[in-house]
Amino acid sequence: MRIVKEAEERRNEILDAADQLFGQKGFDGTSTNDILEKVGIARGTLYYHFKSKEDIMDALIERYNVLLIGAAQEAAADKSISVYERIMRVVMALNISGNSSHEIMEHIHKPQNALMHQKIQKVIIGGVPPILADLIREGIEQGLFHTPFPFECMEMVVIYLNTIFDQDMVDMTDEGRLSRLQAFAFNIERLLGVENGSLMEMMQMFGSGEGDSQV
Amino acid sequence: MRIVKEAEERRNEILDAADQLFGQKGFDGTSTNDILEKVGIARGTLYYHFKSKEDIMDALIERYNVLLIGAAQEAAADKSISVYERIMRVVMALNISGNSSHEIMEHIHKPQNALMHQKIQKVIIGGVPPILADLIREGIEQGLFHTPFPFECMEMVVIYLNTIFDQDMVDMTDEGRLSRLQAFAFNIERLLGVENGSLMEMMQMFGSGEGDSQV
DNA sequence: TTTTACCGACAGGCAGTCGGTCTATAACAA
DNA sequence: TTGTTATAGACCGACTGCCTGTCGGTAAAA
Repeated sequence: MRIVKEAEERRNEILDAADQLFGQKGFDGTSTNDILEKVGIARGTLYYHFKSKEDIMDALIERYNVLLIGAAQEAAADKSISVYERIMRVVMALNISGNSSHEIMEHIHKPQNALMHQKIQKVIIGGVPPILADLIREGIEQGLFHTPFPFECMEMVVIYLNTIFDQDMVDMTDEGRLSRLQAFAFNIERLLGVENGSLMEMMQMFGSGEGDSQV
Repeated sequence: MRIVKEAEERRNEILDAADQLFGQKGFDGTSTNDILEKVGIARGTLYYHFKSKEDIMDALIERYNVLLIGAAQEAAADKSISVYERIMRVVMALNISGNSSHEIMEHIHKPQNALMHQKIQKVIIGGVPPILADLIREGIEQGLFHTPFPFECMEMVVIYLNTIFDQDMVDMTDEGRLSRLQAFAFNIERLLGVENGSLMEMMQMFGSGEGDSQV
């Protein structure tokens, strides 16, 4: 039985299936046969739409990156709200795990998907710090922050968050998480040259939404 | 022709071969047959000494980690020299690429070896910050630094270095590298609560050895 | 009739297994 | 001391099953 669909529709079916399977079993643990069966197509069809298995992963990452960076930019662009809140929203945009449509984040952070993780990290590290740096510069003009290196500060913050929420946080007690968060806030305050405690206040303003922000 | 050797000798032969091959072609790009041929043994022999291909990688990483953390601890323990210099030496210990025996670092930082990279990073992030944090505490007692969170500061520094020297530095101009280094030094100064410029001086004391420190 | 999407048999290569073989050493007998 | 046998550790290579990617051909749509 042969079912014909538009190329883009098929492509997305394949990507959706791969998304789920990679999440469950990892990239290496998922065979192209798994994807074939899940979508209900033949081998040739898969390779008609994608040139290799890795090509599927790249497309998946691309789809995800557009979402991620787009959300971050959108959050940063909304000039109707304060710089503080925009920063928080950008950071929270990195955590789409709460989002209904995609649970990529859940499974990205496991050793099975090392390559996928690395590729996404590259985009985050390349894309997010510039957005945050612009916000920091705006904050500097308003006298909120004081640093000659807004970009490098944000780069450090993003990299740290991105790494730390990966490995350590997973197997940590709540108290451990909290004290680490306090230390983190303190360090950011120093980096941004703001007086002690003002950032901690800000973070509490937005509730505990931060505790589980996974980048 | 059958050549019999002691188990550990064979194991090391296999590891040496795998080390080179993984470096040249990456983990995925290297087949067990490649290793077999290079060592000059049969399939069964390989699986007599290692239970899987990944097991070989793990042994390789273990061998490397012992070296790395050992060197870092040794550098930190030498109480005859100043805290400043010991810190520098620990950081430089992470850069064994200059070392004659091992060039692992060169090839670890490429996408082919994502999993290997991730595993080593985990050890570095787990092992190095505690060592540095102790040094910072010593420095605090001497009035050199001022921070309530020495561990978290060092964690941030190590993670940042480890990540940044990976991806970005590779395709950067010398000027770009320098300005990034200045920003980095400035940020560390803020984290450690020392007055502006003292760290930069320290780094220059030890020459340009830092510019190419790859973690 | 041409283009687009699809099919499935096939080739080549891969990791890991398994029954069997060799050899160094030890233990024992002459 | 010398010769013999037993044993365990090291080694071998054919084989299995799976996996990715290819290719000639086919059906449906335009």
